[in-house]
Amino acid sequence: MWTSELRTTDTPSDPPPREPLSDTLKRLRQDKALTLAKLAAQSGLSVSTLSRIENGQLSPTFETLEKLCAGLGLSLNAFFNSGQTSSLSGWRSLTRKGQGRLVETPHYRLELLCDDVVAKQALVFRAEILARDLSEFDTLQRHMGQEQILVQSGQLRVFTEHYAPVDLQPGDSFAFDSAMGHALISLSDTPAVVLWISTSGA
Amino acid sequence: MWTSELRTTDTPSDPPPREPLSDTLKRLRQDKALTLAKLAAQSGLSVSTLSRIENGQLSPTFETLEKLCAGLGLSLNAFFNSGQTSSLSGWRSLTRKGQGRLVETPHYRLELLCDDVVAKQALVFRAEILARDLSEFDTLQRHMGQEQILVQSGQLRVFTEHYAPVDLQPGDSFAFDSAMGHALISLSDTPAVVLWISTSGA
DNA sequence: GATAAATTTTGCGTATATGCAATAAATCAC
DNA sequence: GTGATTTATTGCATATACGCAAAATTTATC
Repeated sequence: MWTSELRTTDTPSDPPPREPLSDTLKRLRQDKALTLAKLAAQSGLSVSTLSRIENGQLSPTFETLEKLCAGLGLSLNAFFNSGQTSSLSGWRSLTRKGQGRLVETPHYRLELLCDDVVAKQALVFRAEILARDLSEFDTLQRHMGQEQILVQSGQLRVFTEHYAPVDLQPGDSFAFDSAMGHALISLSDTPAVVLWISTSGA
Repeated sequence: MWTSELRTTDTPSDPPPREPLSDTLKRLRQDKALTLAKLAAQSGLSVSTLSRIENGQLSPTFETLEKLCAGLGLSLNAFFNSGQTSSLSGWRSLTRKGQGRLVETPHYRLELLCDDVVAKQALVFRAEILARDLSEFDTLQRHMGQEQILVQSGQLRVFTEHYAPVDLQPGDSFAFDSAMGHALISLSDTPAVVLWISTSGA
């Protein structure tokens, strides 16, 4: 007998364990107060199949999975995301001035703020821009997600792929798609200081 | 013969069409420069099965899908997200000092920064805390998502459900689960000014 | 509690997914 | 180009998913 609890052997970069499919389905169905029969009607699947999936007795085919999601009015994405709700709730986190965790890179000196929360949707840090010339970057940084910076002090220049560079002053704010190559350099005598917000979007 | 191109009948709230599974797999595999044999080894599946999935000749079981994702080093989420490249990419947004859109509430005066982007994952604004006493709030604010505030000037007190109030000084940073009731009041003579970051988490 | 109704689970036959090994196609060396 | 090697596809046997209908369980009604 097959059960979705069975995990495959760990691979080098194994993602974190997921809620079993059986539980995901049961939860979503019961949240919507649907009986197996109703969901069967909406999805075009048989009651028995649904039952066996919820009991982990059967590994549905992708085709079945698609019908199932459609029947629930969800995209596959939404379906698989639904189980990933962090059990964490009601948390809070305080970082006093200057007490954040420090991270140094060749180009930036970062102080991570309130980074002791596991499921944080936005990373926020105070950054000193050490780089002073674009040539210091062998390649533009580029990743999934979005970023926003707010200038606290100093002057800086933002390079983004596809666009002309932008110069920023204290009080200015700049947001961009992280998929574009990007790099920051200080223009002022002392390194510019910015607040930097980064969201993964995953 | 089965093909993942076949879509089920539209349901009331049908999600947008997805990239066929066959294409998703082929794309991800080729991005990583893997042959069917290599991926087969990494995932514990047979070469033939992979071939048939990529040709839309077979609807893999959920168990197979899990092995497949593990072999690619992806979560199911990441796998299904991968096809959903946002039509929006390569955008950027600049708000100069004091030029953000203003929003007034009884308790706060907000200046929205870079809010002219539709699919922004984090809302960022500069806020003056007008409220001076908890009694001004008939009920604590409470919603989905996460928030973080960074004190720019003034002193303020943060009330959060389940916890004792916290007093913040310039430079302090405070993050919390928005599901907890929360409210901010100024303690200093002039209204405290904070940077406020809010993520929906949806 | 007993009976009825609704809901879920299970037996069984058919359709399909999977792995192995052979075949076909593509790529590389010369 | 021809042959060697790597890569992808296909035939076949077996294991498993799926739907139908019957059985078992749970829930509702009196």
